[in-house]
Parts: sequence; C-alpha cells; structure tokens
Amino acid sequence: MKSDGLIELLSDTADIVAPRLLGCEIEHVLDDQLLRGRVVETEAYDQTDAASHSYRGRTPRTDVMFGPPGRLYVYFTYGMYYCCNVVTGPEGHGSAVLLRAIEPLSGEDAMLANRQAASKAEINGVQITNGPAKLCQALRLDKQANGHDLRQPPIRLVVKPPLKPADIVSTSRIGISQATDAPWRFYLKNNPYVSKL
DNA sequence: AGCGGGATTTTCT
DNA sequence: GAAAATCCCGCTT
Repeated sequence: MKSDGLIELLSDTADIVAPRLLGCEIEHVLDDQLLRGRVVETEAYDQTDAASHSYRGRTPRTDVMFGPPGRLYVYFTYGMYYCCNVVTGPEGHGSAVLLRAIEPLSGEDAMLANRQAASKAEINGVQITNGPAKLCQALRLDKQANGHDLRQPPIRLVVKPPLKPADIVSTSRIGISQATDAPWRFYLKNNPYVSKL
C-alpha cells in the first residue's frame, strides 16, 4: 500500500482533504487527447452537513459517496449540468470534495471544443473552467464517469506536494441554502480561474 | 455592471 | 410538486 498515496490522502475527512487537493491535478485521456487541469477551488461535503447530498442517507444517487475513497462522484443537477466530486473518508461514511474550478494545463483547445456554450459569442479566458459544471463539460465528465477509480485511466487524480497555508483562502460555500456559514470552501489565492471571489 | 429568468431532469417531500 | 452543490442570455441602469 506504500504506492497508494492517493488513497491515504483521501482517507481523511472532507474538510481536511478539500484544501489538500488544491494544486493537485486531474486528467482525462480521451481519444488520445490529454485533458489536464490544476485544481484551484474545492468545497467539502460531509454526511453530518445539511448541505450535503449524503446528509439524508445512502440513496441510489449518493451511493458512491458512501463507498471507498478515491472514486469519482458525478451528479446531474438543474436538469442540464454535471458536477464532479472526489470521494473521501472511510467506506460507509458519506463524504466528498466538490471540484469547483481548475486551471487548464494541457488540451485547452479540446476543452474549449467540449464546452457547449450555446450560441455564445465566445468563452473568453478563465470562463472555460471556472465553475463546477464548466469544468465537467471541459473535461467531458458525465454520468458514465460516476464511481470511477481515480487511480485508473482514463481519469486520474495526480497528487502534488501540499501548498503553503498562506496561499489558501477559506470561505463559506456557494450555491447552497443550508449550513451557509460553514467555512468549507477553499481556493488558491490570486488564481484567476477561481469561480468567485 | 448588475439583476432576473429560463433551461430541463433527478430526487425527495 | 418543488427545489436543486449551475450557467447563460437579455434587459435595465
């Protein structure tokens, strides 16, 4: 298990893992095209937290959240979008870290092509991946990726050394109506791809 | 620059 | 039947 640094890292609780994932990289190899991005914004969700999908217990949708750490939890929302999480904590405990924004490192052209920004004038700059549903479109993560083991291709999470605490900002979460004061959103200070200041 | 609504489907009350 | 871990477009200041 020495080589399983990823699982060891993700075995902690979501609020500990969330800031630790900043600076790590997620990649999706699709048709020989490498899509890779650096995680710059995350949010922690736990079963003891009223804002979490896992709060009301294990259901068909949240099943993956209660499974072993290191898997991908992809959920469908607002009738048209997907958002992806990294499952954390011990098996049987429903917790995960929502990936809210990434900074493209490789395959940016393909990411732009994957974004279905309707009849948009143009997606300029950071708008390509500065939001949970946006990065899922860019990386082409959908229902099929739900439950995927992030140690295995084609979708992998690459661990990087921890960042300095001074470079991480902690605030309340976005887009929720419960537990709105909990400081479980984390992002890289001064990174332009962060979804909202 | 900022606010308001529509899209569209799964999930739970 | 309503709300949802969102995004985009159009209208108003």
